[in-house]
Amino acid sequence: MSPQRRSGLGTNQEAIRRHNLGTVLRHVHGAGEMSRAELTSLMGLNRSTIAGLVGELESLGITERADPAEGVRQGAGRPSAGVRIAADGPYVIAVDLGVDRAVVARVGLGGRILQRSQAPVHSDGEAWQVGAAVAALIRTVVEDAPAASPLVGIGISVPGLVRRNDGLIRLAPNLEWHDVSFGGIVLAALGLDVPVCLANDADLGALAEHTRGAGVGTDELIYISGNVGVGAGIITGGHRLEGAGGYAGEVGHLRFNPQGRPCHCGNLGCWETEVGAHAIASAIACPPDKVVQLGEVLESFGKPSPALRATGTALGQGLASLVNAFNPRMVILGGYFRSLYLLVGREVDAGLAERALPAPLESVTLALPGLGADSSLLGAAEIALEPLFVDPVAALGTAIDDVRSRLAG
Amino acid sequence: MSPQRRSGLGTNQEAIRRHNLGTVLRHVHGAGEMSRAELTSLMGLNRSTIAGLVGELESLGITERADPAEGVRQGAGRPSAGVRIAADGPYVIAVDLGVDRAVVARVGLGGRILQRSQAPVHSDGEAWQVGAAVAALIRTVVEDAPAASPLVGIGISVPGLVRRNDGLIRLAPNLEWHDVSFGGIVLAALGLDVPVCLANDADLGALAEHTRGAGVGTDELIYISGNVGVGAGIITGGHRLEGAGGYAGEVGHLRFNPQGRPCHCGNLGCWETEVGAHAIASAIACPPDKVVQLGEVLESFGKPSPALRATGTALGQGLASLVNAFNPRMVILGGYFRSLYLLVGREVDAGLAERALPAPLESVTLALPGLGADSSLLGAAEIALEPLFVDPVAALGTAIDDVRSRLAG
DNA sequence: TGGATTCGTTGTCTGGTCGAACGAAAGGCG
DNA sequence: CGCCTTTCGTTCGACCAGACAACGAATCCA
Repeated sequence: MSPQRRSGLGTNQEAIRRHNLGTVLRHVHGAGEMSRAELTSLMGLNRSTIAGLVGELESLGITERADPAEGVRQGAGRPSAGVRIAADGPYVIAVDLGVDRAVVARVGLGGRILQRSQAPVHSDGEAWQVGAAVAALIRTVVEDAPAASPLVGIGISVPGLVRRNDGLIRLAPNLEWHDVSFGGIVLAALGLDVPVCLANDADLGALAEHTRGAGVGTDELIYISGNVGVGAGIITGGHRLEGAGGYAGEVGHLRFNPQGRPCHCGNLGCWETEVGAHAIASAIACPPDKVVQLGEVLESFGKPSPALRATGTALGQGLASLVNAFNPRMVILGGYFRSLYLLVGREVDAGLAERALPAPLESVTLALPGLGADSSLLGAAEIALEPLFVDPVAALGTAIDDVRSRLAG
Repeated sequence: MSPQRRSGLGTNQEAIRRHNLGTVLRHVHGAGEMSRAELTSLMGLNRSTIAGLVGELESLGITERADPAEGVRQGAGRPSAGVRIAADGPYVIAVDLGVDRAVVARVGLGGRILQRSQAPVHSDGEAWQVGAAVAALIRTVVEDAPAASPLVGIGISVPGLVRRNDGLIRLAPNLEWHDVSFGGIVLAALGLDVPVCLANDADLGALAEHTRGAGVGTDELIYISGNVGVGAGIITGGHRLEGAGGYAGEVGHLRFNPQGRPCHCGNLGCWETEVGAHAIASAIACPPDKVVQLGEVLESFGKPSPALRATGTALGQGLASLVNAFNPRMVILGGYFRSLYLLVGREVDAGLAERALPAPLESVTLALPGLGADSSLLGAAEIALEPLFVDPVAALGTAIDDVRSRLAG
């Protein structure tokens, strides 16, 4: 089992324990609650081994023992004890940085949003101002956390290009940021030192939909995020496709129509000039100040206009390129693409069928997000939780206990 | 170490042994020969553990002990014993099915081509005829194999869409094949039962270049194959990007110019209509019967014509879409793109720089294949060898000893 | 020629999982 | 209502893989 993803290293038995412990936790995290018997069959390990692993997770305060599931009796035999995420267990802070607002949530294992808060963000705000606002939201959200619960880390979803090495925001067009170290800014404003990780919002949307949304069990999927810009998050082999620098999935600037409109990137006829928010807004005569809420504008739309139908066709045709290139099993239409698909789904399907090759086309389905507008937020939580699944003991070692008193001091 | 790629399974200690044994072999396979000391530092295991693993590989007849490397003395201390691929070790059959010829080789661990043979293939040949021809080449190539050497499997590179589940050739446009079970055909013609695996030629080119070509150590790369059609093989996180059905990388039909020429896929202005073999052939007035050797035709080309320079620009502009979508560290120009790049590299670079986003552009380099025309062939060998790196003992268990006498009977 | 360094080899130890045995908790049935 | 069957939790010993320490071997260097 488990061919290495990190290349070439050998495996010793401490690594086994870490890996198995993390895998148990990953399963419980995915399902919310499950029985030990399910764990044994899922992981292919011995009953006694699972017992040991579960016992260690309980003694770490991560999970707690649950009574056998009352609802489902599935035959004879002694019912298996349940494993459940502990109420006072570790949690993370998830931040979804949007163009016009920031959402901050305290998220526990299992993907439960324990507390959330949000505030508007001025699109011409300096990074340090936004960082201060986010830090204030974090303080709010942490306020009612149980003192026993450790904070594992902070995950931040960014509408822009994020370098994978260090989390530097290389470019966030709609915030007009260049080379901003936003993670450091937030930590400084908090006066705290916890692991922070940043990633692109579409990448995180894909991750969250894969973990607990419409794409559970689908190891090859693409999440198309329609915010002001157009981006894609790609899951391949069950893992995020990040690319060399972390910029993979910038599909908004695929060449679509070289005789088309100018794009802010400097070229003509990028896909984004046809299906981006500004393009759609002008197609439906949406006032410029409402472009950031394009999804809601589209919701209140009655009958699609010809221009909107043409946009749907262009969306489908562009998706065809992605389907040909990536051959996903599922394409999830996030952001305002969700509303758009509800209006002109037929045109999208037709545009896709028109230009995709038969073989990849027959195995792909278009889907709507299963997490609504929270995809990126929950994805941010996922990357912050990730260390727990790699090595629960080490992750708890670097976690911070009693955050509230530290923030007060 | 080694977070699982196959999801969810637990790890027991038999798995450790298999994994470590396979990893040692993978390293030796990659380097050809290396010292035990290098293995210990690369894998992070103890000296004695490496000794045990190497000893097992030797007793399996896969590797043999080599004297300490004579050439390189790197300081004081007792020189470390070498580990080398055994001369009579296991081997595989690699098949590169081209549009006009088939190449068959016997390839040992370390990627050494031990014997090769090839024959022309008629482009209107039926699949069973081609299969019989390939089987005859295999018999030739196996003839001089040592009787002690086991045959591990057969890998076949196909210019078309191959389904990953079962290796069915869904479509090979230039052979005019639809839904051909070529693996079964070859096995039937041989009268042998060994593991066969088929994959797309561009995918295999990428794999081979990543393992032992221009892309060694580069875990994010794209190999663009210019045969008659245009395809891409993608390596991401050090692994092949296959997609849900195995069809990922069909970039020849990316939308390039919707006002362009008709493509055989039924659409207008696919990238392939600008940079495909037929497009280039008409740009340089190459006779139709020489299209399949377009690379060699381009080699003998003096000064690039304006039309050829425009093709170079189109190549670069299309690559920009790939760079934006995948953010690779390296793009390898295989097939006739190699010759094309030697002629109009400046235009390719300019087209790429024109349309790629700055962030992904700055981390990408264009490169020529390090394996010449053998990329796909060696990639076919790699996938056939792969079981040895997952579990050497099991792979040798299903291997066939003394193939020659079996083929005679 | 002797010391330092690095490596191979051997034996012992530690740690993780497996397997068998036993008791516990449920369902099914007469 | 009692008993059997089934499934699970728990405990204990066995097994196996890798780590570690000690020793000898091979090389370089002064």
